Amino acid sequence: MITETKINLSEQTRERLLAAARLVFSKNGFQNATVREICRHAEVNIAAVNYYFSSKEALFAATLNFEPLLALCKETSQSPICAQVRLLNFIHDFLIQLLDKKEFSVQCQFMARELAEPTPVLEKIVQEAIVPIHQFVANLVREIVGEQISEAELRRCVFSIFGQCVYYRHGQPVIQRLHPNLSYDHKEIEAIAKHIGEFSLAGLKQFAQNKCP
Amino acid sequence: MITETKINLSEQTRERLLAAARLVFSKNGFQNATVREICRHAEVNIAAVNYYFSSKEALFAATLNFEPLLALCKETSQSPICAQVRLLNFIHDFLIQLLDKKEFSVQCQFMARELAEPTPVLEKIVQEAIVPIHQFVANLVREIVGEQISEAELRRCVFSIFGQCVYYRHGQPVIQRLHPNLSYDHKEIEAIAKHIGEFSLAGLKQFAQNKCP
DNA sequence: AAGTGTATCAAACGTTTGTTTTGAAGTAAA
DNA sequence: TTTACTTCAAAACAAACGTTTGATACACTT
Repeated sequence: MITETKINLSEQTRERLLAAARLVFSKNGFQNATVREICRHAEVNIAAVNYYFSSKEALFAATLNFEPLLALCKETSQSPICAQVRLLNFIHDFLIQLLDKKEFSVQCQFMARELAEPTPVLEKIVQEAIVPIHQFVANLVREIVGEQISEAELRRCVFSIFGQCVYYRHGQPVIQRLHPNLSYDHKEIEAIAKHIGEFSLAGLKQFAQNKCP
Repeated sequence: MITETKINLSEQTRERLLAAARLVFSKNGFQNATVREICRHAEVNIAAVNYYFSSKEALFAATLNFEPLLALCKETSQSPICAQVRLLNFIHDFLIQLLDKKEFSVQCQFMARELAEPTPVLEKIVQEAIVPIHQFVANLVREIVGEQISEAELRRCVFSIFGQCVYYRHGQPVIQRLHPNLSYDHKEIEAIAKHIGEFSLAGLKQFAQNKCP
């Protein structure tokens, strides 16, 4: 009994540390986040980071969770609905992962962070999350526009879609100053998703040889 | 005569410092760039930064030069050619400023940097460069699609265009790992500009009420 | 010739960073 | 009770950062 309590307590510290790390890392990025702030937020001692995770970098790696992102790739891949709608759904869900603070998507926001400021963990992130998700969208695009598209054009189409989405998170410091009244509530996210979806489908249409009715 | 030599020499150190700062800042961003690396690169003493610029932050501010960016807004604004072509030209020139290393555009790359990692100078950058350039593209878009477009939709169109462009610079660490053989030579930049231009025009077309022949 | 101001330098300053050590407190086993 | 182990907090650690200092050399003025 007492052992279990002890374990629960130590697990609690570990979990509190993980939760605080996710928060601080996603707010400040890897470099700017400090171990002290994480520990202060988790209300544990500074040494706990190295005790439980042996290093700041390992703690960062431990906070990574690609499941929500990878789930976006799986759920619609075998669907009977046409590729256009599946792309719209993906953009919508991806934006929610990226922008909605009510989602437990804080982990996903690392990706956007890492784009600008590479850390030693970037390689893992690219291989385990970004490659699959880019491949997924590439397959969707190819399904929409047909097989005759070149590799280079296909790549640029995928970049155009991701570029539009990521800009809202990546450019937030600027957007906030450009449009101080703009906040990413659920309604706004829906509108953004609708816009990017239609904008991209129109952009893709010129490459298409066969269209979805 | 001897005074001039002295002045020239001291001006040389100041200029070398500025050049090195531009290089290091654009490579590592403000936070990750160190005064020591800048001085080592400029082959001057560490104290020179504070002697000539009084602080690292002031040195950073001194390296900013918005003229190449603002020039993009001016040169085509009074042109007789239609808005679609002017938008294509802008995207092309903007991408060259953003991606071409042969351009003296290193200064422009700060902007993309700052998006992710705000520094105290961000406010100045937004007000003096990003606001005008966004406004310029917003005017182009409004000219293309007509006056009936809502403010929110207009804003999202502008974001879509900038998002596509900036992604190539901002996502470079990731893109490099996704496609190791891809490099931004002049030919590739032309292709990217062509793609983003056509992609965006197609996206805008659905909002348009009057079209350019 | 003595004095003035500027440019440069090596060295050190005070912080802040991630990490490590030390030891106290509590629990489980002998 | 004694022994061994886990948990964790305070303190100390080495390294790196931006910045400051005081000395030195030089060109110029008076």
